[in-house]
Amino acid sequence: MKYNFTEIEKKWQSYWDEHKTFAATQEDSKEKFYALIEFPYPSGDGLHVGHARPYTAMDIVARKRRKLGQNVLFPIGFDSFGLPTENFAIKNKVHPADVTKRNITRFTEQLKALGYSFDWDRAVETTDPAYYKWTQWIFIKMFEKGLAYKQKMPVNWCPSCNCVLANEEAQGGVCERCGSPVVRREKSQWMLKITEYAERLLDDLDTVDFIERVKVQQKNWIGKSTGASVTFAVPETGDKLTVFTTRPDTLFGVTYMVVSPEHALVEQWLTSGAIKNAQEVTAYRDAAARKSDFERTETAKDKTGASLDGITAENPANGEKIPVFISDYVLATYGTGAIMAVPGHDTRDWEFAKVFGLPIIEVVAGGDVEKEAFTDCETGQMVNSGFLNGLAVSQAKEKITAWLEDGGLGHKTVNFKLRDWVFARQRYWGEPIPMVYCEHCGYVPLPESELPLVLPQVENYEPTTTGESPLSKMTDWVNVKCLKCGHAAKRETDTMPQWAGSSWYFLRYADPKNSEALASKEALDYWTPVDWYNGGMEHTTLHLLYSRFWHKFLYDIGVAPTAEPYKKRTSHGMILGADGQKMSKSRGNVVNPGEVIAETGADTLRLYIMFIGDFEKTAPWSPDAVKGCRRLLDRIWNLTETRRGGDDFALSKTHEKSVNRTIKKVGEDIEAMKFNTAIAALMSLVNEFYGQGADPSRGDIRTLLSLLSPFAPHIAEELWQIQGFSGLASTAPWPEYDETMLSDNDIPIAVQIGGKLKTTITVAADADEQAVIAAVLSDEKITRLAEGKELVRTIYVPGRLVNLIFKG
RNA sequence: GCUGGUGUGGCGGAACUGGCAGACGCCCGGGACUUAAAAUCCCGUUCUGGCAACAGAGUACCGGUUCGAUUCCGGUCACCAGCACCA
Repeated sequence: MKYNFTEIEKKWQSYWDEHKTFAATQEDSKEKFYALIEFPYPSGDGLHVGHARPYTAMDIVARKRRKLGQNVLFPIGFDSFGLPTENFAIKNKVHPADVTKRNITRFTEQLKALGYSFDWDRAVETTDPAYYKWTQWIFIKMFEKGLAYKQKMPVNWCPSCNCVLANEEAQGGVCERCGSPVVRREKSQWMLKITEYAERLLDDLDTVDFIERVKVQQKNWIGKSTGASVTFAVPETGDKLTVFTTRPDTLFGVTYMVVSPEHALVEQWLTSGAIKNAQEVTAYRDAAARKSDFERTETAKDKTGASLDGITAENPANGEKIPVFISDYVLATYGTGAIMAVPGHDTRDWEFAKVFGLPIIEVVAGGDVEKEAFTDCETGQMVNSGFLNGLAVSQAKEKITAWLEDGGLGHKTVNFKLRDWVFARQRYWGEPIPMVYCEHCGYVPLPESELPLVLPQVENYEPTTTGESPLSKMTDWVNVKCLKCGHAAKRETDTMPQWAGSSWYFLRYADPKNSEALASKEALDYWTPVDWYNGGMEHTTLHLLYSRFWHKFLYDIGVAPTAEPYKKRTSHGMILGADGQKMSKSRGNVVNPGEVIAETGADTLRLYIMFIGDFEKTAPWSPDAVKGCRRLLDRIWNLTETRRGGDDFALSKTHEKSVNRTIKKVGEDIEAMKFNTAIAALMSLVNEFYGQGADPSRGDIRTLLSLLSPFAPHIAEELWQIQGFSGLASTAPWPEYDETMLSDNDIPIAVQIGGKLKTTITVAADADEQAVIAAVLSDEKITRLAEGKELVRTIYVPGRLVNLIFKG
């Protein structure tokens, strides 16, 4: 008989809702556990199976911890600002707020249909003015501390979205959202000084329990490198050209210098006429400016550039005069935007030197610099380097750095790849930046009393191609009096990026209704930090890094109680389509969770999505394999329904150790996120109950249902009630296992001859080595195989195996 | 190019700290029940040879350490992800 999942699942979802079974209430005496998943962006497509995997996983953890007696906070909300909503709204001529409302309603229904144990009373929406009041408040605090600033600079511009992008959103030179090639534009932008936190964002990774690949990826993104800055004199103009290098030891090998096309000195030298071939240099500079980032990386191998005739630099180490070039292989945004070129020991410089016929000097012996650059730092010895000759690279680095410092020619320097965060978007559907610009006073933040600065209703919120926000057309909203001096002033019309609201939402969950503060101190002290945060790898260098930065800032100003927001971070693999390809509408391989629920129930979907494979790895969806999970539930239903108290139960030969082992295994597997093997263990136990019978008097059924309940909460709850157990399966204590019940009296021992398995014998668990070997040697098969051979060695691994080595 | 990861039956995947490879599930084959089918229950299911007992091979590939290697070491190949002229 199959169970009626539709009815049962609705019944218990309503029950949990009405009774607020999973509401989190602060109880200072109780141990808290804060489980967090990344709140969804409520897109028009509805919930995706990609959401179900991490959400189900953390729901299982939350449900288990609750049963362990911990005070669990497992909240949900909506990251509801964002471009797709705005684009949909423009296309269909509706207001983004209406679209958002509709999508959130739909998401809420879908999330509830999956039976997640969220505390719905704490749900937050980033588009709610009562919420984004505090997003704006944090921005103002950052402005006050000098961490938010406006600056004209080259930015990533997506010509399709008509919007600037953060570096993190423009990886690989294409727009993260729409895939269009990103171009460079000069624009005055709001920036957040995340670089000021670079060192701490890096160092504090050692204090948190993040999976290794997350740490590695953040470390690489922050990209710390230690070296020296070195100053070269330009005798023709009297300027100083400063470079950053990680190889100061190679200073004697510098044969030319390169500055980026955007370097300020180039502009200066062009204006002053110091550059003799101004036409050529200007042409090169313009061509570089026209290239998109994508084109720049495409042509990365072919070095191009132009020499700056009339400009030379003086090597501080040996006083030699060397030529200076501009080339776009030198980035304006890293280091000083200029390099000292050491073609003998840097691959890129070597390539450039070959194209331009520049001298290559060997200063570290060990390679052949005529064939290729020798970049090994470990083995080489300094040559052609004056007072550095004979030293190892590492010693030379120290010696030359000290020498530069003594002579005032340079010093030890640390550089980061991390760039400041472009924090403005020229779009409508985002948090307004609460700033007013006055000709006399500059940028003036709104006072807290005027927050939230609510997004005004506009007629037309289509993006402009000029790079102005749609809000700029709202003249009566834009034109205000300066808050300081009263003169005419203008509001900032750019809005915040999507990442703003999600950078602190986990703090709001602690106290979501607070109108006096982003959350009360008591609530934050009790609930934060987040104990366990699971989310996608795609957010590692975006949301995860951004929110760590905001949290550190909030910690610094005394709002957040801890230096790090998340104690533990785990990550799930993607679910692919049945064809092994990434799910997408165009491929037609998208699995809609709603359809699966309708067909086979939420409990089955939850089970399958956890059984599908290793949680951390990508896994293809398999419609057939879902059946196995459905069968498990039917078998449990029939086990407890039709066989209840029947003859099968009377057998009750299932050994107590099986039950105890399953309790241990399922509990440990949940903590290790090995959900697939936890479910396999449940399947095995059910198989055993079918074969041997379950003993209700021992509580076998109760234990099974309790273990099942985090995975398949609805059916567990229903059967719990049918069995007449008191309370709810969801809140009943997690079963305990008896340590003494885990091992057998008789254990199997593998018997090998020369490392090859020949047979298996059973011995008493407390048998000693002698007894086991005696048993092995008296085994009929072993006797036969051993005949006429001399036993030269026996290896005995207690409880595992015996390996016999024969001669002849 | 750099960084990280992965490679196990027809398929998804198991395997503690070097100790019985393939748990669990899907597919498939057989049986029971049924007038029949579906569902359900039971059995089998890495490959090769054999009716079978059994024998041999086998964890991407080549080699090494070891009584014993999916696991450790060296090398090769393939795939996935991230970064990418970061000086």
